[in-house]
Amino acid sequence: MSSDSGSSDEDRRARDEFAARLRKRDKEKTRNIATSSDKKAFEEAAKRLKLDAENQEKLIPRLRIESRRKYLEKRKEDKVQELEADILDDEYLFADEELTEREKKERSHKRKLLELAKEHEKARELERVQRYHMPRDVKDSVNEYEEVDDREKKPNYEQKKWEEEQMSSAVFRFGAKNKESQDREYDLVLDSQIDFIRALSMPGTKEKPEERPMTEKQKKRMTIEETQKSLPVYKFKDDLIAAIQAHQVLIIEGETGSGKTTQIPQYLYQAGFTKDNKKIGCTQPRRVAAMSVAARVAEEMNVKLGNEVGYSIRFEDCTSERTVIKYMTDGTLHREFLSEPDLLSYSVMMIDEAHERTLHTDILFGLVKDIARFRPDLKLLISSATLDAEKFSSFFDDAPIFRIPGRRFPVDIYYTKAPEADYIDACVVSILQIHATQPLGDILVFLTGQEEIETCQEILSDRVRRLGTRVKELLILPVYANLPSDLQAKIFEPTPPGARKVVLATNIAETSLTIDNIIYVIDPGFCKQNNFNSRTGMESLVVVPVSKASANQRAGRAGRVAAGKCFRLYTAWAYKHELEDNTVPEIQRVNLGNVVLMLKALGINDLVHFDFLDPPPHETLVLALEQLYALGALNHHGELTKLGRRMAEFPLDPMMGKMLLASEKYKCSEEIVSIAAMLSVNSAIFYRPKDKLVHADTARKNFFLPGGDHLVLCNIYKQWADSDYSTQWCYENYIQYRSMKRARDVREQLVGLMERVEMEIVSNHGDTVAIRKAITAGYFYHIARLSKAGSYKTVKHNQTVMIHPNSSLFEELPRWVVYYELVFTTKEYMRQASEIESKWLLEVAPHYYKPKELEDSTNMKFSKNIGKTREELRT
DNA sequence: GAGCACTGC
Repeated sequence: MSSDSGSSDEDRRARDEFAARLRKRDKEKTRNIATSSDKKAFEEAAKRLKLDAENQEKLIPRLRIESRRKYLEKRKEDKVQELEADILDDEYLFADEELTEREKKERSHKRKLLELAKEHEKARELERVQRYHMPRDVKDSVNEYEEVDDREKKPNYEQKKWEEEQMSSAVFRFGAKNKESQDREYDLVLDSQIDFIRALSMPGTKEKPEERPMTEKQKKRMTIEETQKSLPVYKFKDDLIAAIQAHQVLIIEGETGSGKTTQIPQYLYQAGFTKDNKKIGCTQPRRVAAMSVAARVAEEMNVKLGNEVGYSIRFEDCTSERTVIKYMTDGTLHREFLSEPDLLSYSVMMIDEAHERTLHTDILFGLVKDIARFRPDLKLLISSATLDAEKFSSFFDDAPIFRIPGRRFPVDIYYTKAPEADYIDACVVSILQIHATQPLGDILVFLTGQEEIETCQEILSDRVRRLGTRVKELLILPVYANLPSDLQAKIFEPTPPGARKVVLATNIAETSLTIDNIIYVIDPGFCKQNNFNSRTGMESLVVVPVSKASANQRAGRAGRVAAGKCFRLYTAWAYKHELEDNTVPEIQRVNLGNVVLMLKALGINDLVHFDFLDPPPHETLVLALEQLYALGALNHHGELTKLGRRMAEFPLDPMMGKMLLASEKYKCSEEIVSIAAMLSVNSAIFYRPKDKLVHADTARKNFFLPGGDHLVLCNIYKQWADSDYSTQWCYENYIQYRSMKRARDVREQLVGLMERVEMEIVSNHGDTVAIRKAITAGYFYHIARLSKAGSYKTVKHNQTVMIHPNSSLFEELPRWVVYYELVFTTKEYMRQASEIESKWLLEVAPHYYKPKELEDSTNMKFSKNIGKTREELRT
């Protein structure tokens, strides 16, 4: 791509040949791995791992204690029956199913277990020894359990094995079932309960005694060097460097906690990869991660952040000329490509958390793969969690995979015995069950959105209040992205002694936030997902079942500080048969206008054949290209025009970029840039607490201006700026300060870029016509006209849409509107709509609209309604 | 009279 401009055919042929040679050599290297010294290195690493495992076996049988501990919680007598029942269930449920080989094996294995179990039972009856009792409810730690089996000292391997196998079918009941060893008061507490079945657990990788969790104090006492050496990746340092030297692309498979993100760039630095003024880059999907990891590495290397080690994220470039290790968000690297398409200043690029498959990382895969062909000296590291590594490997021409173990405690997975109809209620019941019967340790509940969280919070606090002093203190804390920051921060406050914290969270807690001390996870198995329909141009936010990968990520949240438990509010059958393996990658679910513009700006003309790991739907690409063409960003050869090149300078969707550039002509760039910034902060401007809805709505309506929502947004920004960007002002007007601050950041960035493309920033006070014309110049694709009974039809797709009830035009119903986006929630809504005149369309987009289609005659049958407000229509 | 999952440039 870098050489598309100005290169002759000859050049291109030479380059292709060179690339082909490289590819061939890479392939050979990959194949050679089976015989080369690398293989030896890998084998040695494997051997070492195995040795570790054996040592662990010898040292302290912690593993055994752990599993015994779990076992203690169950009633022995129930188990055989349960196994029997399980086999029957299995045969009943899956009788008609075609069983895979593995499932058949599983079934026969279970039968065998049952036989063994029965024999064992007989033997036990002879002995008549009560060997176990229930764990006592320990106050401070979940790890303190009484070990009472005196025969533990002389372990019987086969018996142990049987017991462990047994776990996979044990039924786990809370509360009243186990009356003898359970506190009696709890029998009265729980009026309903849910039966959970324990299935296989996610094995931990952190069970060795020396890897027991440390208190914060202990952690602080550890020197940086000790900490570095204690990380799983440390043992692989030399092998890793050798592998990177031998291969251009390496897939690194390692779970969280392996230390790969902080250590590998340092190893590369030590190994001399930053000679010749080259940098080591590492991308992260999230801003906080990029910042905090860079800070940590700077500390470890004893340098000032921003010097040798730095980070670069939007609005904040904390790097200098001395920087050799640079952390950044994937989107930042994306934009860096525009100024440095061959990444010449980097010797290594590490794409971290690749398994998250964000839109940006997915695009980066294709870009770096392409570059690697022309830059044999550039090393690529793709780091991913388990499962996906193979897929990445085959995408990168069978690049070798380097595995690093992670650090996580085992998590037991429980499923419900039967499906739960109302999962909010099931959540509440489960929380109370855990609270009443389980050792202390905080609970994390995954819900889909703010509304659910609020409902759950209400029901739960009501139930807890009624229980009074019969249960210990339960702190209920909500967390979701739109919650004001000070309320969000509460989840990080330590739980008071003797109390338990329950965090009701959205997907934000799946990857973005990590809460310490979570032992229990409750997962109803749903999340809200955004889907873009390129046929209608409509986004929809719908509740969908999570994927298996997502469910496991959620479960993993219980195993960060100690062994944990995850309660899934669905059946094992549902997990196996109804959940997808992986979440559909973002690139297949979103509007790609922005991405296509950027790729075009990089000179990639054949997008349909761009090397995507998972290609987006064809229609989405077509729609994006079509829109860019209509906006004037592409000529009819599909090449970027001068306007398109200017649009690509801005980190905005094509339509918004066009609006911004058009504002120059209408002398209102000052207003339009505020509107663009406000639109960018995604409808999170108003704060509407449930108990002050009326006040909040009144405050919102005070900002209304004739003309529509875009002008309202501009008005809000202007008033806030006039208040000297005051927090108090936001508070008084039920405006979210965080969103406004973000809008200000975006605005400042845009103003900077406008200056760069030599745009004048001028105001055209009060001329709302000019402002709305500029908006229309960008959004002439998004026009709707009034149809019957207060509904609208889009001009483009003739689709029925409505004005959003929060819109300032909701009571107005103008004839023609331009809207920012279509969203399907309960109905098809236009969000952020402004009134326009149809003749403007002929002015701003004469190539796109013909006078005839803008005549009101087609609308004659509804013309009697036109000009009437909603109020008048009702009467 | 409805509702805003989560990131990122």
